[in-house]
Amino acid sequence: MQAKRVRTRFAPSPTGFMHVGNLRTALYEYLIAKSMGGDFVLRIEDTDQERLVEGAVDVIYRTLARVGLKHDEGPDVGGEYGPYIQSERRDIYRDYAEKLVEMGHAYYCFCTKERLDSLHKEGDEFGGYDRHCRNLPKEEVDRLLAAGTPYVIRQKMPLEGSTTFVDAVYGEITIENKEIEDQILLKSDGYPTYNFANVIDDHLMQITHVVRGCEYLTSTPKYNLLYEAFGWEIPTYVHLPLIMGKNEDGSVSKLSKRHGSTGFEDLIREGYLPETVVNYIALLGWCPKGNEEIFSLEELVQNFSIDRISKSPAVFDYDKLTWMNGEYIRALPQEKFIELAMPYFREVFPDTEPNGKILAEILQPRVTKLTQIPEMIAFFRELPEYEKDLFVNKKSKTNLENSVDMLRAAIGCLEKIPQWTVDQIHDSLLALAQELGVKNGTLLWPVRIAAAGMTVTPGGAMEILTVLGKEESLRRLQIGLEKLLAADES
RNA sequence: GGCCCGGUCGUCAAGUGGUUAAGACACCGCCCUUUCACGGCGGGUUCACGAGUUCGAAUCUCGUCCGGGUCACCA
Repeated sequence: MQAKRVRTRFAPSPTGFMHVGNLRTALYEYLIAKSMGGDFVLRIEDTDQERLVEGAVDVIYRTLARVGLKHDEGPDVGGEYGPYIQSERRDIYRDYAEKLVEMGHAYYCFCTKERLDSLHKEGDEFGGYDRHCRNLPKEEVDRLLAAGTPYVIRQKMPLEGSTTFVDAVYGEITIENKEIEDQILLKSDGYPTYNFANVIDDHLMQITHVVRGCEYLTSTPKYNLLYEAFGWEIPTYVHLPLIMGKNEDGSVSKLSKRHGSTGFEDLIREGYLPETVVNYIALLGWCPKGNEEIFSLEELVQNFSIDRISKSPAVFDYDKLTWMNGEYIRALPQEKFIELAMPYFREVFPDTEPNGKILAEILQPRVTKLTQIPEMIAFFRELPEYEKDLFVNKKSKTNLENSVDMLRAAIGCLEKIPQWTVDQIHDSLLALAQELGVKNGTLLWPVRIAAAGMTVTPGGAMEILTVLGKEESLRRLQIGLEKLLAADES
């Protein structure tokens, strides 16, 4: 017996926004397919005509391309199971819905929106449809149809018994049939509902693994009843634990805007790398065998397995995401880092060509988000106001008095440097410290303070002086010196 | 509220009857160092609670509690 080729699909609704939860679903679908040598299909679920958003499909293409989830079939690349856009498949759904009516598994419903609303008001807020049209006589149905009365087609659920299915993550789940509503299959505008279109398309497109968030867990029996009605093979279900966000009060709820950025492009805008986002979300709900946490997409494909998907919801942790981003940034080749960081360099140096190489050297080991860069290097552009006591540092053995000497010596030494390079500055200053008989820190602390105007800086004194240039460096050291001398007099 | 699913450090989590209950993030301390960061070392009453099964339970069973999901002509 030959195993069936594994096929998964990512079926987003074009909302113009790629939530990380959606992206994770797409990722897992891709990983399941690719780890088993299968196909990954993209299908656009645009059956809600009221929520159509201009350009939203492009966001989907753009995001998938950006993270490397290449689909084998889809609206843009074609394939033998098209069309891959549901609005172009309307006739298919209608045919199947009508077939279901003929077989006695579905029925026409002519209830108005008002009547349905009134059902809710009178009973409790959770009351469902009362199956008012389920047993309408055939003549009545024909008459209403002929009169052009608006209608929907509903699925006829069994009134008794229960439906059991097996989920690859959650195991065996049983739901009483009386809990299941006679759901709408075909809406009055002729479009199918999500649940119905999914079953039809997943079958027609020969999807073997239906992967989705576990908010669909309780509606799965409806799907099975549909598959059974048609006599189709039921796919493997893979329900994923939800991604949660942490609230101010410590409680958690489904990840949403108030928890921070939740859209893929928002995260990128915030300075996270696409590779980081993919790696991080892969780990939300799935755990590799060993202790390694950094995985490229290719490595994820090699290591992924359904049986290591977790059942419990995971809280999205921006701290860990940020740490991981730092790991990715540090691993970047320097040229690549410079390329990515250059727009941020230019924010601080709009008029001059930033020294990419030296900036990269001081920033790449320290930055965890690209967006931190302007703030971190702002002091290069303008010397901040600072207090003279920044010169005092116990560990470096500096105080207001010896800082004066150090600065004087440093200025004298630096003025003589012919080539303003890190190496030259480095060698000269260290030689000076030796000559003065002080530890490096005693000389370099005051120099760095005067050059930067603050205690915490990316990079050390030498790097800062290099970026500043000779003229500006000497100017700042002079300012520092004067500040100390003025303090002396008071 | 009915139904469904979960519950191992603050967070992500390994763990499938016998472990000193891994690892990572965050936090704290120390080292390295020219500040910070990186790196190195170290630190922590974590198995929701209560019964039961068993020589032995984080692991199996039941109950309780807590959390989440779902109950649309949205997906």
